[in-house]
Amino acid sequence: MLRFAPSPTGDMHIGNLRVAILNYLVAQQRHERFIIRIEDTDKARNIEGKDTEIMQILEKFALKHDSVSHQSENLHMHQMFAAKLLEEGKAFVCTCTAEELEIHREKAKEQKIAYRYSGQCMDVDKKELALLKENGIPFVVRIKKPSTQIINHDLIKGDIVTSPNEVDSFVILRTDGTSTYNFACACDDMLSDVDFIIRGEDHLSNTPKQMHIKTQLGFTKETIYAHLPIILNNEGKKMSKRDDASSVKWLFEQGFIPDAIANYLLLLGNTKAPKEIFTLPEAIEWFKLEDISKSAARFDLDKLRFINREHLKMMKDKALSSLFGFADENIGKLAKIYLEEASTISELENKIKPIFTPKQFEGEWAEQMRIMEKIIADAPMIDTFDEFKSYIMEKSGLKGKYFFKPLRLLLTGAEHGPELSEIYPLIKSYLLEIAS
RNA sequence: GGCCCCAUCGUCUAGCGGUUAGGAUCCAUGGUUUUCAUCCAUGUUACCGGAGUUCGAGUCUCCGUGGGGUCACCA
Repeated sequence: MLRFAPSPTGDMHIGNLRVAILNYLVAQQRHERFIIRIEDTDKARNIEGKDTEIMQILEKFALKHDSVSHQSENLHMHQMFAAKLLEEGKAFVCTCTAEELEIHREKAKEQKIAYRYSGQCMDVDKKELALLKENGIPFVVRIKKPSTQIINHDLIKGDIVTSPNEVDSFVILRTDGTSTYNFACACDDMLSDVDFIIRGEDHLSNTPKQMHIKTQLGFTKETIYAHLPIILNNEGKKMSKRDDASSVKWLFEQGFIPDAIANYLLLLGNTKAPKEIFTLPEAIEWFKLEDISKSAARFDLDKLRFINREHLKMMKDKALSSLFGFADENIGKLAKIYLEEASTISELENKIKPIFTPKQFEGEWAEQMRIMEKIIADAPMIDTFDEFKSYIMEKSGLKGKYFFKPLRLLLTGAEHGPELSEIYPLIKSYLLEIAS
């Protein structure tokens, strides 16, 4: 069982998307189920509607899933598990206040050592719980730190050993009774029998904590972990919301298509890809998680542009034309010609749109354009560009650049562009509309 | 600062003890194109440093250095 567990606290991040794609891919390869779990336990940071937005993006990438759930629905289960740990003496009640902890934290910072929980509530008798509740004294529940080191045989990062002190006795239930991330995550993974976890490298230090929780809860099934190296921005820092390219929404707005984005994300850090341009279904055939490089990779927009163009080239003509509001194979073919000088849908749009918008009869060539417009309006339907060219030339008496420049302007709305002889056959059925 | 991870062209990477260190992208130049581009050809650019092991090290070991991640009652 695999899962994708995003939190609805912001725009879908490119790193999250990569995690989703990889989980889906591995689920397909292993013929296992793939579920979505929205991690909405932080009520304050949840943003209304982000969950559906995430689902829409998954839809666009055709990442089929078996079910969707919200983590908050499982709260009572988390509390039950916490009570079990408390009962078995594997967790304890802690009444340290935020202020007290803050003092310890600052002290640790001054001494330049890592902050660790003092352990001062560790031996509080569980019978006191009732008393605390009775008197309305706020408390949290902490799990006792492990007694031995924890080893994670990470599929990508290799064996990672963590000492008990690094895991620490951390909070699993907050003052308000809700579960913290690590606890909720471990419980839910356990409950849905998730045994293959692919996620970002930033979760590497959470892994021993979650392994510890599951062990204490008596879950013996071995979970395979794979931690993906993070994606860096141009400055070599972790991509954050500040980086435009980190937002999937932004990439869509820029005119990148899902197939290309998925291709790029799968290629990033991949050491054994048999080719550079491929689709997700193709990648399912050969992709190996173990072949992902251990080191972080920079996001390179130029490379994405290249891949996007290649995928645009592979699109069916009619489908491509629909991106510009047509259902005409010829317009798709026209767009492909313009792919010579464009890499994204929006760049393509900037080339195609001027062809179909009324022309500006001004500037150096205005007079010649007027002449040609009139000739075309009265001309019969002409099949080939050669005949068309001869016809206009003869009627107008123009030649050389005094002929080609204004003709190009009249037909395409641009001074430069692909060969008119290639464009003409594709737009001739719209000629009257265009040449005006 | 503690812990953990990483280190080959600007970028993504190949290399798994002996190579003229390869590919892709980007960039530059030339040719083709009555335009810009495409296309074709060509080219610039890389093994973080230092010890050690070895006949021989980008490749193995150690130590530096650099970069990154993470250290919450966030996820």
